[in-house]
Formats: sequence, structure tokens, C-alpha cells
Amino acid sequence: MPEPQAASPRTPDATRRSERSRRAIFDAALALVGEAGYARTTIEGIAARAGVGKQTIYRWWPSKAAVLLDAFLDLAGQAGEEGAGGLPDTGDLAADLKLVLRATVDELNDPRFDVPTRALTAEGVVDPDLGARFVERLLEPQLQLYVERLTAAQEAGHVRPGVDPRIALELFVGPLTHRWLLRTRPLTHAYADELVEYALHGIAPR
Amino acid sequence: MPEPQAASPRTPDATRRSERSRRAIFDAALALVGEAGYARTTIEGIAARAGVGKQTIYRWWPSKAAVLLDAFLDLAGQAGEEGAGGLPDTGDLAADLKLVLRATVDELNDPRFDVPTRALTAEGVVDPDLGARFVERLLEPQLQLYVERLTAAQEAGHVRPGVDPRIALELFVGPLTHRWLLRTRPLTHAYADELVEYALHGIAPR
Amino acid sequence: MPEPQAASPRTPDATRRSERSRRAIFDAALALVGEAGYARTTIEGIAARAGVGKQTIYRWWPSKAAVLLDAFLDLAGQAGEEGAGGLPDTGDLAADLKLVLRATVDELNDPRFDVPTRALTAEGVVDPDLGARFVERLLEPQLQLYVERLTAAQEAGHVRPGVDPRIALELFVGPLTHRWLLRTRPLTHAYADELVEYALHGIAPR
Amino acid sequence: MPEPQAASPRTPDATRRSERSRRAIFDAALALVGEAGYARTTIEGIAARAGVGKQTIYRWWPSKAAVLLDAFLDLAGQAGEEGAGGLPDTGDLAADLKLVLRATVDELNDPRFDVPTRALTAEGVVDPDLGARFVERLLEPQLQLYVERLTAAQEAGHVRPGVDPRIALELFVGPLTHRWLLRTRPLTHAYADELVEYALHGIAPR
DNA sequence: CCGTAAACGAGACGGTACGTCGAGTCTTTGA
DNA sequence: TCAAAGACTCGACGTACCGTCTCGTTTACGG
Repeated sequence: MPEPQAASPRTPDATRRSERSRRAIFDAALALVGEAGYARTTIEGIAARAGVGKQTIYRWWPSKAAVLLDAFLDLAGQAGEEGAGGLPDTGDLAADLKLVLRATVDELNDPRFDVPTRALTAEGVVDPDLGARFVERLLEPQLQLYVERLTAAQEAGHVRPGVDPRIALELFVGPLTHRWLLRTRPLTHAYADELVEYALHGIAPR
Repeated sequence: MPEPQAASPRTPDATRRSERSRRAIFDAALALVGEAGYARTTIEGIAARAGVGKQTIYRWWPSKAAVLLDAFLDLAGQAGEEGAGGLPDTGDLAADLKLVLRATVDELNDPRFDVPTRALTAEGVVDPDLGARFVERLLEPQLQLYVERLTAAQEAGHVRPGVDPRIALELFVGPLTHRWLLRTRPLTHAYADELVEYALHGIAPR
Repeated sequence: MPEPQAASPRTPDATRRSERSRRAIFDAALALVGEAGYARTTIEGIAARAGVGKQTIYRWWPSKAAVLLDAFLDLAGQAGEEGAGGLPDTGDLAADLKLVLRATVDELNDPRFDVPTRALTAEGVVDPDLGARFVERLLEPQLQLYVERLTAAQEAGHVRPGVDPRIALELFVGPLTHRWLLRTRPLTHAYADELVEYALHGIAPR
Repeated sequence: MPEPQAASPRTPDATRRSERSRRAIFDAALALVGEAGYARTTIEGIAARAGVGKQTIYRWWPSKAAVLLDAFLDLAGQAGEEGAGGLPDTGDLAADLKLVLRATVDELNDPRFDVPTRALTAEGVVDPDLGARFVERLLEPQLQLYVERLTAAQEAGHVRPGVDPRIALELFVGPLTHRWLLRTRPLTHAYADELVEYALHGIAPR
């Protein structure tokens, strides 16, 4: 549940907040972004679609991006309640990473995911506060899964001792994100595989 | 030199274009972004500062981002006329890459560079046309330098045969960009060095 | 009190209207027309002078002319609250008409009245809706005073029975307006007198 | 043929003027006013339609209204070359005037005449220079015909001696124009007749 | 008959105002 | 007493024309 970011003049009473409105706002925001894209989604539009006064949005969120981020977190929270039990660990690190990266490639190629995530990411690039929230709530938890898997591999002797897993993971995630955000080259399974091939050698035991 | 992207309704006659206005617009745009940030820079403001009619901007560019991209390219073109002779090649690939990546880190940490580049990148993330132009005119030429240096290293036997330099370079550039854009961790020289260390092993001969 | 002419897309709620803004707009509009003339008065200028958003003008009026007409009506409403008790009736129709027409001549020769009235009239000539409002709200009530006076004269036997007062009045008002609007000849008291002389014979008993 | 209004900076050489352009501009102006109305007719539009540079218009006319006035005069000049031999004189002044006024009523009720004349008149109401030209070139010559007819009638003893025909004519023309411009009441033949009835008594011998 | 100066078409330019949109604030009203 | 509704100020949008100003390109005259 997103608490408003601290000491604003006249912090509203969160306990009296209308859950009904909150949900309606999330639904409207996600629907509008899906239909019209992020840039053409407006706070006014969200309010109208949600059947809510504009003030009700301004009361609880500082910006359109913040609304959407919370809507996203809400969505992810619902989805993630069951699954998300960590990366697979079959003992074969290369295979496990390829599986995960291929899945990520598919997700990034799916417009339903691509459009709003791209919008939110772009906003975070430019708005440090939002970016921090985005990273802390959405990105970092996912990266932590890589840390866990790589640490396990390190303990199993498949990754060179002394390698920092937090840096190592970026060898996989960084290039993928680079291609996705900047569209320098197409994102394919073959690319994911090759990436694992190259990067894994970099952190493998000598 | 940015030729208008053709096939628009009533393309204006580029030969009659006022070089004076073009320069004034670039100067104003860069100054305003530097002073007020990208979001608070408006086309109206650029026009006023440049002493130019708004229509003169709209006649030649489709958006604020496009203006700024061209202003950037113009700047880069001036700067790059003398230098830009490729990445250093001392024969020591690791050292050369560290040098370059450290320089990149410094640049990315310099607000004069960071603010507008970040803004332009974010815009490109969301606007495919602009992104394509951004990549083609600014990013790809830089990446090509890596390709050249890595190919040379490959021929010298310092990089495993069969490794695709275009993919290999992303092992260096991808993670750096990731940290920069998403601000997940601080960008330091130490990080640049470690990145080279890890990634280089990945593409070194067995 | 000007109710918006209904059946527009999304008629705003008139009960919530800001009386403060309405007054400020009228004041600004009249002041600007007086200072700069009608053509150089702009909606943007009125809004700025009134300390009001442009939208607040566009919300309630369809055009600059409509604003000015309402400003005029408002002014006339204030002025007319006490006076306006009809044309004088001394029993001497010729004298009474000469008095009134001379006063009208003076008014039409006074730039404070001439400039905005002329502008509004010209606009009404070309814009039938505005013209209708102008006539209905400003002109017709004045003409009605003539009807009353002429009817009284008719009952007193000073006007031929069977003469339609609504037409008769135009013998006085028409030529005067003609000279004023088209500036064919100077508007003088002598002219007013002569007009009464000629026209009155036309409707006198045989 | 409209000579430019004297000593402007660099008066152009009228002898070199392109008759072709002049005609094309008139045609375009009249056509556009007919199609879109005066307000939506622009100098730019006239130039484009006439296949003429804007400067060619600005070189010879000071305003849109001036162009249209000249276009009108040109038209009237063509039309008036044969006819316009004065008002009819059958000896029956009332009948003659009714005939003429009825014809005027018909003209004023014809949209082809009404729209542009109305526009030009309105412009003249507000722009004294244009108004003067309008009156001098179009209106006054017509009024002169009334003067002639009334003078003839006066000599024949049908109009009271001492009556100023220039004023008398306004008893007929003024009310008609009033109704037409202000749309206070419909313009009908019956009205024209009644007007003659009333006004003629005013100037008849006692 | 030819060179030259003008008027010409085209249209880019600096401006001004347009009418619209949305942001964020403030006020009224009904549940 | 909160929230819906929505009017408010403000600022920027992108467009339309204004009137001015080059640009070549005709065109017609004067040598």
C-alpha cells in the first residue's frame, strides 16, 4: 500500500481513504495507458474514467507517473503473490540463465508489457524520485533473484570466487536492457543465449 | 546536416533556410535545457530566446526532442571534427578499455552532459522515430569504435575467434548504461575497471 | 443577465460562475476598447487585463464581440436602472423629437460612445447571431420608446390614424443611423431638426 | 482604375503593372468571399487562389477590404457600363420610387449581393478611410440619382420648394438601409411601398 | 536587339493571436 | 466530513495569417 511521500502540507488521513476510488484509479490508469499510450494519458482522463474527482488523485499522488507506478506495483503484487519463488536452479547455471533470459526477451517483446514499462522507465530516467521508487520496488527485487542464483552457483564452484554477484548479474541484464531500451538491435532468443555464453565465461573459474 | 525527413505535407524549401535562425535555435535550446532542465524547456521558450518565430521551429522540426537532438548533433559535429580518431590502441586491450570506460563514467557523471543526454535518451525510449535517429546518429558511431578496437584485438589474438564484436561490446557498454540510466548503483572508476575485468574474460581466448 | 445560449457541447454550470471574473472581464473589455479600439482589443488582452484565464472567457462567450456586447448590456443595465423612463412628452411632438434626436446626435458624435458602438454594430452587421442579440437587447428597447411616444401622439390626433408607428419611427432613426454609420454627411443638430420637419409632415394628419 | 494612395516609400510603377494579376486577384477575392464569407477570406488565400505572390497584393492595396472594394468597383464598372442611366421618370414620383425601392429590396435580399456588400459596409463602418472610398465610389453615385429625380420632381411641382433633395432622399434610403443592416424587420415590397407613402407626404407640397 | 531594372511567383521569416488542452488549485454541493 | 464535480488561473500547445523580406524568374523598356 503506497504511503504518500511524507510531510506535505495537510497530509490527508490515510485511514479514511476510499479503497474503491484507489482501485478505480488504478484500473483507469492502466486501461488508458494501454489504449492511448502513456503520453496521451492524462490525470484528467484518469479521473474522468475512474469516476473520481481530480483532487482525489492529487491528494494521494504527486504525478501521473507516480499513479502509474503504484498501479503497476499493485498489479505486480497480485500477480507475484503466488509465483516468483526465485530463479530456477537445475545445477546447470548456463541453462538456467538462458531459460530466464529467453523468458525476459519474450516479455520485453510483448507490447502489453513493453509499452507501459518503457514509459515508466523513461519517466524514471528523467525523474530521480520516481526512478528510485521504480528501482527499489520493481527492479531491485528481481535483480536480487539473480544475486541469489549466482551466489548459489558460486558456492557450487561454478562461479569464480571473489566475483561480486551484484556486478556479475549486470553482465546479463545490462546488455539486454540496453538493446531493449535503445532498440539498437533486435531482441532474440539467440541473442540471449550468446550473451549467456560470453558473459558466463567472464565469471567462470579459471 | 539534418535534412528534413521528406514526404511530409508541404516540405519547405531547405535551400532558402536561414542558417542564422538555425544556429540561434540550437544555441537557445541548449542553453535553456542547461538552465532549466529538459521538461521546463518549451518550444515557445526556445523561439523567444532565439528571437525566432515559433513557426520557424515547427517548420523544420516535429518536436522539442527533435530540435534538441539536432542541436546535439550539431554540437557533436563541431567537437568531433578534430578528434574522434577511434579508441586508443596500445596493444593492451584491458588498459585501453578501462581508459575509455573511465572517461565515459566521468562524462556520465558530469551534469552538463548528463542532463540533456538523459532527457534525449528518455525521449528516444518512448518515441521510436526519435530513438532511431538518436541511435543512428549519435550512439551507433560511438559503438562502431568499439567494434573496430575489438576486431583489431581479435586479429592480434587477444579476443577469442568467433566472438561477435558487436555483441561483445555490449558486455562493456550495456552494464554501464544500465547503471547510469536506472541509477541502481553509483558509477565509479572502480566499477568500470571491474566491468572490464569480468567481461574481458568472457571473450578472451580459452 | 446573459445566460449562455444553451445547447452547446458541455454547457458549463452557470450557478458556479465566478461573479468576480465576470465583472473583471467586462471592465477590462470596456477599458481596452476605449484605449486601443475594438480591432486592437484581443481576447488574450482582455484575459490578461482582467487577471483571468483565457479559458474563462471562452467558457462563457463565443467571441470577442459577444463579450463586448454583454459588457455593454451590463453597463446599460446599470445606467438604465434609474432613468430611461421613456421619451419626453410635452404635447409638442416636433419639439420632443428634436430634443431626442439632438441628444442622439451628440451621443453619436462622442467618441466614447461612437467607437465601441460602431464596432459592435459592424460586427452585428456581419454576424447574424450577434446582430440579433444586439438588436433585441439594446436597439429594440430604445425603438420601443419611439413607438410609445408616437402612439401617444397618434391618440392625441397629432399623427395620422392608420400610420404604423413602428414604421414611422424609422423615418427619424433610419436617416440618422445612415449618416452615422456611413459618414455620408456630418451629423448636426440642424440636420436632426430638418429631419423631424420633413418626416413629421409625412405622418401628420392631412 | 484604382491609383495607389500616393506617396508611400517607393511607389511602384503603375505602368508596369500586370493586368493579368490584377484581374486574377479580383476574381479570387470575389470567389473566396462568395464561398467562405469575408471573415474567412485571407490575403494569403487570395494570393494562392490567384496564383500570385502575396507581395503583389501588398504592393497595390493596403488591406483585404481595399482589395475587395476594388474588386467590387471593377465588377460594378463592368455591369454599369451599359445601364445606370438614372432613375425612371414617368412623371409619377411615387410610382417611380416604389419601383426603384422594390428593386433595391430584391437586391438586398439576394445573398449574392448581400454577403459581400454587407461585409464591405461593415468594414467601412469601422475603417473610415475605406468607408470614405466606399461611399464616394459606390454609394454616392447612386444617391446622386435620387437627387436628380427629386430635383426634377421639385421642378415639376411635386415636391415642396425649399426641400433639400439630398436630405429628402435619406427618408427613403435611410430606413431601408437600417432594416437591411440591422435586420430589425424583414425587407419586403410592402415595406418599400409604405415607406414611399409616408416619406413622400413629408416632402410633398402643402 | 539586347541589357537592365521592375514587377512578379514563391515562400521563409519574426510576430501576434487564435482556440484548445491539461496542470494543479480552489469552491460548492450532495451523500 | 469527505469526495464528486467542475470552475478557476496559468502556461504551453500547434495553427493561421499578418506584413516584411529575400530569392530567382519573367517581362518590357530604353539605349
